[in-house]
Amino acid sequence: MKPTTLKGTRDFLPAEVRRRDYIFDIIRKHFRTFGYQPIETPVMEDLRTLTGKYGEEGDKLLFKVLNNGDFLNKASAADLAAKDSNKVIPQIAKRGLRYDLTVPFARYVVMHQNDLAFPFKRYAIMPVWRADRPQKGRYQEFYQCDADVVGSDSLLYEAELTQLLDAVFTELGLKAVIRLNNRKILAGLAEIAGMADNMMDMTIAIDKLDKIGEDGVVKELKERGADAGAVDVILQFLKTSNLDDVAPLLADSEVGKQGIAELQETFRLIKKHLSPNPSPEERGTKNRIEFDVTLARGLNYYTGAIYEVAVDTDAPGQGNIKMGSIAGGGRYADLTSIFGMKNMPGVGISFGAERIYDVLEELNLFPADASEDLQYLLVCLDDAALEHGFGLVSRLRARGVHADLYPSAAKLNKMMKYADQRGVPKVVIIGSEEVKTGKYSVKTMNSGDQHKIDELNL
RNA sequence: GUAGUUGUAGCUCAGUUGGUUAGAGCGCUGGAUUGUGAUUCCAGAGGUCGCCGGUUCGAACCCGGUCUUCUACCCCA
Repeated sequence: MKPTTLKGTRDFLPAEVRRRDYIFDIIRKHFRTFGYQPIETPVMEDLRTLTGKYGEEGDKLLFKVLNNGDFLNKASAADLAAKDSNKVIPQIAKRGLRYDLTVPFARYVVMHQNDLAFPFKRYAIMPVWRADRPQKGRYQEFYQCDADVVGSDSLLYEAELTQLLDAVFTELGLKAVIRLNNRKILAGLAEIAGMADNMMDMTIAIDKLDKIGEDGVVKELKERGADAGAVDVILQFLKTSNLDDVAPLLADSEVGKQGIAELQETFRLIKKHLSPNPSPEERGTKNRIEFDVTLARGLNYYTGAIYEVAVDTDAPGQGNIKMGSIAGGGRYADLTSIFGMKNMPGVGISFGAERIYDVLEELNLFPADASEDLQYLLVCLDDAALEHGFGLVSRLRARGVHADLYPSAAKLNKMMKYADQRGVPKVVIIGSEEVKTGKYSVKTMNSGDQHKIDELNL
């Protein structure tokens, strides 16, 4: 058969892995600086842990793992005969691949509650799988980089996670816009508009504002059952761009007022404390942070703050970037209650490493040294020199010098070509003369210069 | 899941109305050059035209199915 990777999955060449590691390393560094601890969970979970957590759409996108053994024999003959997939699946697949890192984390917290100190702050950088149709910035296997804290409802964490987002994108050299909203504000809006029972429909519609425009939202709202009065109320909200304008509109909603208060406090903390920069006018984030009443986010377990980060297309040079959100997150009041553990509020964020990669690539923001880290390639002209070269490369490596040896005394032409392809900056040429004198011919590939250098100066 | 799109050499792509032996550039191998890459010149190797089936005297080309690429929905990082 013709070799191929599966739909929505990719191989990575060495240069690509190095650039991906560059992103992961920066994210990991800031996670640790902020006091988050690494954990790992299995790639497979009990399918019952995963199903029902991501909505009906999410269940369809779960990868199921077929049971081992004679699984068809153990399944109900009636369900098989009826070809009822939904009934048959749990009988023939008890495992699934994780869809995100948050639900496995909730299971982890419940299982290990006696071993963890709360508030518990964890990070994880691991792949997840979704059986989605591939598209730009969308794969079936991709990495998420999550930081979550559970066991506290302090708004300090909302502010802290915003700082964390800001710190990472600042170091990556990417100008981002961090949008914040609060699910309680949306709940309040639904209440005022008389749509408390179908808040999901309402948020899905207004979430599309920047994509389909005001008229589109009105149409969508009506299709989803909003009456004229409700549409008017919602439009009033969509025209507001800051918290102070929204507050009076929610005066009659307890939950709405609570959401406003939470966000106001969050913004206050961010603006007052965020930047370590001493100059007062430069306080605040390096990236844009704004309130966005249309920000909804699909995951239905969010209950408080909601985050979404996108490339700032108003920033110089970034205007042409077309990419969805590159990070997101939010607060969930009771994620662990589905696993039988109450009163465990949490808040977390997730970086979409694949999308960040695509954006950095498009903007040429990867540093040059994120490619080849080999310092020397040794090439030998005869067998005696090769034996000598193996000794030399061994000693260099013992000293921590990144060095490699061409494994045979081939034609110099061929070996130089190999060195060029490897992208190594310097080549050490070893012939009988070099073996005799201990002075090696070292060629700098960029300039073409060549000098005699002894071992200790390599 | 819906709609469209793509697939020809290792890579990027030509390929006329269905007609003899399917081409180019880059890359690869060898040589000019047995101690010098990226630049020059010469030669060579490399193909189940995604896969399965159909129409036809004859299919890379037409038809059906399937897989895959990219894109718009749905949803999402």
